[in-house]
Amino acid sequence: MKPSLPKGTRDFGPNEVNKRSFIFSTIKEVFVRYGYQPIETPTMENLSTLTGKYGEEGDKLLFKVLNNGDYLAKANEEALNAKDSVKLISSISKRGLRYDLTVPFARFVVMHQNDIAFPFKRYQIQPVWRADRPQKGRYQEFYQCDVDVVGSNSLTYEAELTQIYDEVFAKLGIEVIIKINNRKILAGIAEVAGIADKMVEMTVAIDKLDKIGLDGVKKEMASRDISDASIETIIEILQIEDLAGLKDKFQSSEMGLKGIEEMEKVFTYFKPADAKNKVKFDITLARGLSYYTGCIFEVAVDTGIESQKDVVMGSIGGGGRYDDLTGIFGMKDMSGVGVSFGAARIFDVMEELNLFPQEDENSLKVLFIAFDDQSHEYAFQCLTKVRAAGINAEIYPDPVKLKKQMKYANARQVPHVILIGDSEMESGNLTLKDMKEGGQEALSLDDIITKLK
RNA sequence: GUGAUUAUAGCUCAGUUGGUUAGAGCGCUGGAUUGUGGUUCCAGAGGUCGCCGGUUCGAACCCGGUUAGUCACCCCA
Repeated sequence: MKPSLPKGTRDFGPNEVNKRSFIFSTIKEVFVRYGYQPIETPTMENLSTLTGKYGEEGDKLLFKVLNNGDYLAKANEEALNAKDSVKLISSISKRGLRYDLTVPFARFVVMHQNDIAFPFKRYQIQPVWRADRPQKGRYQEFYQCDVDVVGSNSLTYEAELTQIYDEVFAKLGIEVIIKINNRKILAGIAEVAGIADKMVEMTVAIDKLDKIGLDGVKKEMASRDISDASIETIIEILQIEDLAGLKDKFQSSEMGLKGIEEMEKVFTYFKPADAKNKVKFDITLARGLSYYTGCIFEVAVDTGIESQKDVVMGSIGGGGRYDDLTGIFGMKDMSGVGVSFGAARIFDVMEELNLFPQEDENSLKVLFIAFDDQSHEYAFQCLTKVRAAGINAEIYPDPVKLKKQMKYANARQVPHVILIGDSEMESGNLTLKDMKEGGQEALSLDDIITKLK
């Protein structure tokens, strides 16, 4: 049979996995230093935990797991005969694959509330699954790296998460722009424009600003039944770049003023001037997710920097505050704030900018090559010693023709090979060959170990 | 869910208006070279042209259907 992969999934080779774990370990190191702890949740959740949390669209994108055993025996007969898939699901599937890390986190917090010290700071790096049509940079299986704190309203966390973004990207070597806005400011705009009930429609439109431009946003809003007068007001406010200037506009909106106050507070804890990256208030930042209620964040590659001017990539991270994260599971008044790192996109950007370290500590350092059965046995004893000395080493499994063994060494990109035949066994001096330079020298095993260490 | 596009060797892809035996590069195997790889040179293996049907004297090529991938939209990371 011809091997194939399910749509929207991919394999990761050794090289890619090594690079990805470089990103993860860099991120983790920072999370841990800021006091965040790791958790993991199961790949599968009960379908009842997942459905209804991501809107109608989201429900369609959930992967459902078929019940084990004779699942049709218990199927809802009426729905089955009517071919009503939506109605049938609950009788043939009780589990689904994780769609994001936030909802499982909320469930986790509620279930373990008695064992958790609040504020609870956690990070989580796991794959999630979405039954979306795949396209460029978009898959059905992908990793999310989430860092959240739940159980506190303090704006120090908004400041702290901004610092985490700043520090992680500085460590990875990507210069970014960290954009911050506040949902209350967006609510204020909607209020001032007299369309408080259409705030979601407005934010969805504003969110597309860099993609479709100002005129596009106007059209988008018009198509969503927002009046011309309101659009005028909204566009006018969007031109304002500083918080102070907004205050005048928001005299009639308590919500808007509250948003400004929150932003100012965050900036008293975190001074953008101290940041390694650009950090700025961006009134046009909206983010589609409707559950955000306070600050919202988004990170983009700074294409104003000469070395990064050709990078075309959407946001590589985002997040925000949600006032009632756990309410749906019966735990009220639990405010949370968190951000996410787009691992796959960060990977692509680093690849393009050549930011991964050249020296790979996980790679093979030396390969043993023997000429005959006798020297193969001898070489294996040497190999054991080299490995015991902490050097990544391997032996070609059979003493076959030199050419074949050397070709394998090339394919593995191993920097050195050790050749062992009759003369080496007699003298005790092994032939150490530098695969890059092409030269070789006769050295004792101990000298080789010292040299390769 | 809507639309576009692609499917030919292990991989990446050519293949003329429909015409005899479907090609190239890379990779693989063997040799030039029995203890030395990368660069050369020679030879070889490897194909149900996605699948089903139709048109035709004749189909990789035209038509219909189908399956799968990719890309864009909706939405999202």
